[in-house]
Amino acid sequence: MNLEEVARLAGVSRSTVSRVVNDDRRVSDTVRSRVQDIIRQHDYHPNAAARSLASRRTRILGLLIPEAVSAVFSDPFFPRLIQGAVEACNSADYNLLMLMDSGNESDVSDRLYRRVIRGHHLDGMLIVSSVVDDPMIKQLLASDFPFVLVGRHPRYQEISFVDVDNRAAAQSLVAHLLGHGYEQIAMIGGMRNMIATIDRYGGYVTALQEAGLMPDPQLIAYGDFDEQGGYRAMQQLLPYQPRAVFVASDMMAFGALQALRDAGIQVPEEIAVVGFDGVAQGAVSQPPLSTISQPISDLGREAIRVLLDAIERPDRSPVHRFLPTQLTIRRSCGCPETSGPHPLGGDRRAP
Amino acid sequence: MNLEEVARLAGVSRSTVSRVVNDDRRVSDTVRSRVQDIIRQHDYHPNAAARSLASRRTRILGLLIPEAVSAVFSDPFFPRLIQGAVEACNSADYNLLMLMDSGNESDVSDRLYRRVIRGHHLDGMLIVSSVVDDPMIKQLLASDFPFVLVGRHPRYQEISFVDVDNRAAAQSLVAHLLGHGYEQIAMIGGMRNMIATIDRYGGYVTALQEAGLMPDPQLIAYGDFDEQGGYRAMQQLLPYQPRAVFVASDMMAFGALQALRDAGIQVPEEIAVVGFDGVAQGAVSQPPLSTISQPISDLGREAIRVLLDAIERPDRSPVHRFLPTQLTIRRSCGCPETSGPHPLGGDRRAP
DNA sequence: TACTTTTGTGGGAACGCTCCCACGACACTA
DNA sequence: TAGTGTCGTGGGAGCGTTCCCACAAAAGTA
Repeated sequence: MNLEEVARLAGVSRSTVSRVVNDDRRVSDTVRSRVQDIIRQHDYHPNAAARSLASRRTRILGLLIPEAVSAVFSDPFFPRLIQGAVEACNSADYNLLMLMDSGNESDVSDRLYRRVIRGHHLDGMLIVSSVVDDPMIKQLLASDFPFVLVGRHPRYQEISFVDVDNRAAAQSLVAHLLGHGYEQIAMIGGMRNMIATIDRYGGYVTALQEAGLMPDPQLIAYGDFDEQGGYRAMQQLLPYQPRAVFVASDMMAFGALQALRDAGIQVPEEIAVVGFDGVAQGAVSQPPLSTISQPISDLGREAIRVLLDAIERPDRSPVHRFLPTQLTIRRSCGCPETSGPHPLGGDRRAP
Repeated sequence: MNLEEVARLAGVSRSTVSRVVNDDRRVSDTVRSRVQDIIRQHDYHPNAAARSLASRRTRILGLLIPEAVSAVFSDPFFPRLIQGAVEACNSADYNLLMLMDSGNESDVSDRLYRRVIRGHHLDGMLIVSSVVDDPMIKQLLASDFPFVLVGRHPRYQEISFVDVDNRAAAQSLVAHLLGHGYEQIAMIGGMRNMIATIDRYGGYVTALQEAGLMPDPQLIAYGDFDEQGGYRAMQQLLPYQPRAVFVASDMMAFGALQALRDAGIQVPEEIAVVGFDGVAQGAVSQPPLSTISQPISDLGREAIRVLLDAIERPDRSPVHRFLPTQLTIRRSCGCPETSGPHPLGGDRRAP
């Protein structure tokens, strides 16, 4: 069953059927409903490949998880991002293709760029959590292929992105720790070349400086955004006896909490710990984790919207959109247990 | 740049270039290398849509997350499954499309089935964690569209699947609890209509029966595969004072552990708790969680392989493949803390 | 009335491939 | 020597759309 056949059955031309299928208003009501009947009766559906070939649009968007972050892909951040992105795609009648590096062959940019992009497989692409020196970005910029970053890139002002203000959020969280009176505040960062890490570090430094404190290089350690990294980084920090630790992701914070438990150190009585992300498990950790809640699925949804807009109007100026974060205060920072129902029984998120 | 143009530049015909691109061996070495030079020089890449249209193959596979499970999509199970599936796709030079229900419009089967499948968008599909009464399954069976389940379906022997033996794994884990001498063993199940839940329940019952015990209906509660569900289910079980609880997923087990902490009950001294999945956080929970480790990314990888095989040879009989699980014993079941380095510092997985 | 414009419809020409058949050149067999 | 394969190559015919232009009929304008 194809256009031509529907046309024959409805007694009209191929063009008219095409117009009906594509909601072109220049079809009389009589003809339109006659064609629609035939389409429904025979369960006709236009062939995607033929459409793409003729229209030079695939209605497929890519979601690229770069090699550097695919190792921490099981972090709850990614499923929520994917969910938001898929939702936005669904409502715009687009599809989402997963692009990630296998690891065994590190030619992402090759396989990906060459086959998928140059082969016109995609109309556009989302790139997640990019690193500062991603070679892909340069290649894409040169090819004027539409793409949007989830997470800003400091070097290229001409690239659209959707992000949270990592710097401001980190600053407010560290300021909260300072408000408790802590002075020796350490930080555990994620991968050094990731922009989110750099921005969160910037916020940490700013908060200290505004309190008249100098950041101490010994109080900075790096994990790799996973629990094990957080655990080891915390172990490195222990000799310097910080009074509080700002950890740049919740998953690392859980590792840090474990390291402190293993060392017999009380949280928050001896060391306060705060995270970043606002993943669900933070409500059940021991103690419950104070953190920055990011609107993760909104990030994905919004990024798709910006991308679709860039595809529609290629000449528009780049969009730089920051979504709001939320300070989620629980017990790990030293705040008292709030009263009310338990988070797993009900709701207890701070405003 | 297209086939025709490459052909012109290389001084051969379109057909010959096509043969070179598709690794057809019936091309002389001289011509082959001449064509390859031109292709490289001009960075030619075949157009995906044109290929699909002519060959009736898209080289795209779908990964369907049904509505029922998309709510627990942030469970670490899914990222690992996706990772395995994408890896297998990459090495076979296929792409993976994410298909999930938005929730706001519950016409998955409509949007999905009609547009994506009937529109020949996909060569095949993976369906994850299906429920017993999934209407999609019936529809697909009737259409002889290639698909493979991740997680068996008890009703349809003619559908290929890749799964773990949930029943046997659950049975061995509950048998381990019985080996501790516990008799009042409760269970927290996932969504009732999910096949994994049913199978794990079956294993639980069998283990009890083999020990000469009758399962007590009061000792069964259901969560929804997330932490909150586990928390509430545990609360329901508390009045009946079980000595041990088999929880059908790790995430629910973390919720159950929290409920027990909130109730001031010691794990494993007063109640033993075991999970199912083997997610990384189990090593850092308080206490570390004994569980069944599933080879999750292998499940995704293997399912893609089976699917590709089904696409190649549509007449082959259905494949029913079970991957092995592993009993991961930590402290929550009552076993003594094993010596050796901490899991976050190194490795401590039981054989 | 004669003209322009709008509206609805039809058909040709791509879009860039794959697949099938044809055909000459050469090697092998009888 | 003639017949039969195999090999390498070329070209035509789709694949199922969209897009553009043509064109008749109806509606609006002078």
